[in-house]
Amino acid sequence: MNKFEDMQVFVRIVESGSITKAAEQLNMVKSAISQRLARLENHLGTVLIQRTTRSQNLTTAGQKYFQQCLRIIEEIEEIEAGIQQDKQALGGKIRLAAPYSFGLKHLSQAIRLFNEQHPEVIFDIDFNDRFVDLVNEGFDLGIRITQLSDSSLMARKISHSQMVLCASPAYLEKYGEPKHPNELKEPHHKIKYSSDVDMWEFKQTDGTVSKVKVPTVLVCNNGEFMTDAAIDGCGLAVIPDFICYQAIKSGSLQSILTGYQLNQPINIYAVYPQNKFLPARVRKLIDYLVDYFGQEPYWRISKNR
Amino acid sequence: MNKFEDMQVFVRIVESGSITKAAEQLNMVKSAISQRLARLENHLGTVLIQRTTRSQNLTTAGQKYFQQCLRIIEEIEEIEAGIQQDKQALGGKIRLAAPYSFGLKHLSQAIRLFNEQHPEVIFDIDFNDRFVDLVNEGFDLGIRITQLSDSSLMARKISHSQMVLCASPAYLEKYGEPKHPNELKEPHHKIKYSSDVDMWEFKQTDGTVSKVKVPTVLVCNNGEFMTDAAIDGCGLAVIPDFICYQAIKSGSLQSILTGYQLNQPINIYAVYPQNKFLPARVRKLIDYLVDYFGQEPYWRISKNR
DNA sequence: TATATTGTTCTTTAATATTGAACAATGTAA
DNA sequence: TTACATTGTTCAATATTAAAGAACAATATA
Repeated sequence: MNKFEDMQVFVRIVESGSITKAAEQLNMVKSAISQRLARLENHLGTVLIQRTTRSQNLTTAGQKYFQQCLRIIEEIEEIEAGIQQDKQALGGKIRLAAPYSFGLKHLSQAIRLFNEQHPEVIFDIDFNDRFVDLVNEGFDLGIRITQLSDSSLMARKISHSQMVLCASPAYLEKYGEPKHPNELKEPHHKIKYSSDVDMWEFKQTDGTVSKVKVPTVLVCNNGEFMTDAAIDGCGLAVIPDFICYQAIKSGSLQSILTGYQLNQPINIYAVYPQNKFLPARVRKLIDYLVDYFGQEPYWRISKNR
Repeated sequence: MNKFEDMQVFVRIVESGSITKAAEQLNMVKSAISQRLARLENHLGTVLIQRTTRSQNLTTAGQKYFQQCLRIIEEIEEIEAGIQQDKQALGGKIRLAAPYSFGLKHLSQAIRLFNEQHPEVIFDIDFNDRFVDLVNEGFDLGIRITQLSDSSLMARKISHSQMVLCASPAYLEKYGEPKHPNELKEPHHKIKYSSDVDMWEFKQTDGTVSKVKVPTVLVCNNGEFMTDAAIDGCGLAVIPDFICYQAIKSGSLQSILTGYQLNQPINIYAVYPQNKFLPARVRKLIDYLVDYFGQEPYWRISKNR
């Protein structure tokens, strides 16, 4: 039996004052209405309406049930209206710009999971390492890795990263594992990221800073390529932990000089146009990303390995 | 579509963790469950569960809807349980003793109306003018007309009555309408109720009391018979207003000496055993009767006719 | 008392849900 | 990586359930 429909029919009978009128209003035949009421009364085991051919009289049970039906029906309407509202509020497209490595390696899964929870959101993602002008190119959101400074953007830190100095075990066996920055001289050599400065700065826990310059044997602008090259033993490399953490965990690479802090820690930001109204779906995504990566992201390499 | 059942199915899917388990628990086939969920999602226009063959993942809309379904289902359970409780609380028999005239003329309709509102109450009514021993004969409730005094009973006044001195217009034309109690002597004659005293006491508004004795031509123990006899012009009669009000209203009888109060006003009581636990249905009936007859019962004859 | 209207009952017809098998998808273990 | 087991979906056939429509019963009203 269809309880909700029966309730609605009952309410209509009471409000219209007769089975015949209720049938008219519901575009049904009076026999159907009569049967539904009879079924409902039978189900409840109670007479709801004392009816003759001319008059109808709610029993006390009927009065009570009528009120309760009204409430239930209203609640269901509210629930369903609420869903429509939520859908409208969240539905729509998010145009997102993200750097290549981080985007494909970490962001894509987060977005897939978010999209499972919010299927009404449609993503339009541009994976690109070039600097993207969010405002002029019409993006809702960008992911930036570095210390950014763009006054026309709002930023929220969603995670952070650490540069890791590492090399393959074979390389270290051949050239020896340095225990102090001072030892970083020939025959050691490095793989350099294009935009990086040529000097490495090591900060000790007591604040002492050591600057060293290591000979470069390879320059490229892609962290994953650097990682592969380092695994192949091409040289030392400074790579963000979110790129190399798997190689280090599996032992293909070895983190060295872990007692020193290398460069500044890197933050990962979600940035969005300052002036633009921020849709609920974008705000929700940012919240989700903050929560997803958490305080200690899963790529973080523990110091005491 | 059966929304309520769909909700229950959805809840079962979520709680059991899979469509297959839900189908087992509901003794249905998984395809039926799958279709119902699909239909519900389609109706709401929202994905509720993000599902693969191995995992199920509630969307945020699904989480919200799940909670709301739980609430609705619980509310309906409470409503239906409440009806059963009320039914149990009110259902049962009321054994009622009532005097003949009042019972048939006035009480029966009140009880019919009460029973329409509370069909779960079953009445067992003894219409009888003899004195009924409620306690020993196992009655739940009795109706008494007079100033009762039975220490083993509790009483609640449900209405009141006035004795009316009246005669047929034909009689009054023949013997003249008395304007003062003193005029009540031969050739006037009366119809006497068996248990009534032989003297009539008239109380004036200033407190003066006149006692007169009118010759008796007819004695009986039934008010309705007395009314019929008076209508036929047999004589003067003192009859409770709840018996003769229709005859007076229609003009078959005429109330006389209305400026005097005749005897004491009579009260109508609902009485019930003092020691016995009073079931809700009996209390409800008493309340109903008090409300039904009201402060000014419909049989009351206005003084200024 | 006749009448018109209302509600109920019954059978036929229509709508809707369930079934069961085939298929597609996906995580797991070898 | 591949085969496997399990899950969910789809589809046509079947079963169940509800609605229609006519005939009937009940009851206020004129």
